[in-house]
Amino acid sequence: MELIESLAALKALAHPTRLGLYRALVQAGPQGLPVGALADQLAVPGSTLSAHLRVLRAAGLVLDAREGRVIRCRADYMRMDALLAYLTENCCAGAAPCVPRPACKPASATTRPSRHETLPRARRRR
Amino acid sequence: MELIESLAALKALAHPTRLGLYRALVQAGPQGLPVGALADQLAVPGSTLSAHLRVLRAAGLVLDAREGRVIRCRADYMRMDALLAYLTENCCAGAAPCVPRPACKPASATTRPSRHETLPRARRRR
DNA sequence: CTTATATTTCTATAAAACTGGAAATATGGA
DNA sequence: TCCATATTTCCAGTTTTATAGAAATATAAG
Repeated sequence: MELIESLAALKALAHPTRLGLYRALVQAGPQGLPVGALADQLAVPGSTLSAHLRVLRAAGLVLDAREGRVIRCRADYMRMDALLAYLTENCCAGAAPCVPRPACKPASATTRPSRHETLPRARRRR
Repeated sequence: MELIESLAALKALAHPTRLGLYRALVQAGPQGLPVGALADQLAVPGSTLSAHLRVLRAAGLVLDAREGRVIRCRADYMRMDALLAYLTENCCAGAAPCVPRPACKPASATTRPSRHETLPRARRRR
């Protein structure tokens, strides 16, 4: 990923509502969520939500497809990986300690549709 | 890292000059660069540069220490790692393919930057 | 004490981003 | 066709952020 694209991705994520949207989609997994579900979850007016989604889409972080009347969005994991790679590129002037980070893949190949998508499950942080 | 801090870091990086500054520091390695060197490299007026550095410092991405007349800045790698961790937290709904990413450590594990961080600044006014 | 260098703060202006109501578009169904 | 739902676009007012000159501060050196 190059400078322009990385900047677009960073700008897209640098807003509380959009970061919330993106994270909701990341946690929803490969099947994503409809716009309406995002509106419910984030409690933001339709036009505002749409504007934010547009930014995320333009940055390539969110993909979507229409399914009848609803539009289903999902996070593009590869794009996030590319951003992470860019941010740490040439880290430490190329010295040893910087390991290329393993990608977070869409789990497309072997994963069936998740049946336990319901609970966001309490998170434990450091 | 929590939401507020992550947002601050993302906002700080979401600007071409600041991203350039940060990357220059990342590539400079643990010894960092003086503000003047950054000014030369990025070709931006002093006051503008200073404003951007302030944002990066407030976000915790850049640390600095005065060395005589110059102020030497360096990237805080651990902060970046924390941001990356936050961005991929619960990725794919916790499914297998998401590996915790290895940290990018400052080349010398024994470097002790120590705590002359942000000291109370006696400000005299005109 | 004075001067030179490095960097920051102050200040005003300019530019960009955010917000949400109203209107428009797309789709499926009666 | 007409209606309801889902989502977007348009628009204008508001808020935030960026920019850079000038002045101020900090340090070192003569």
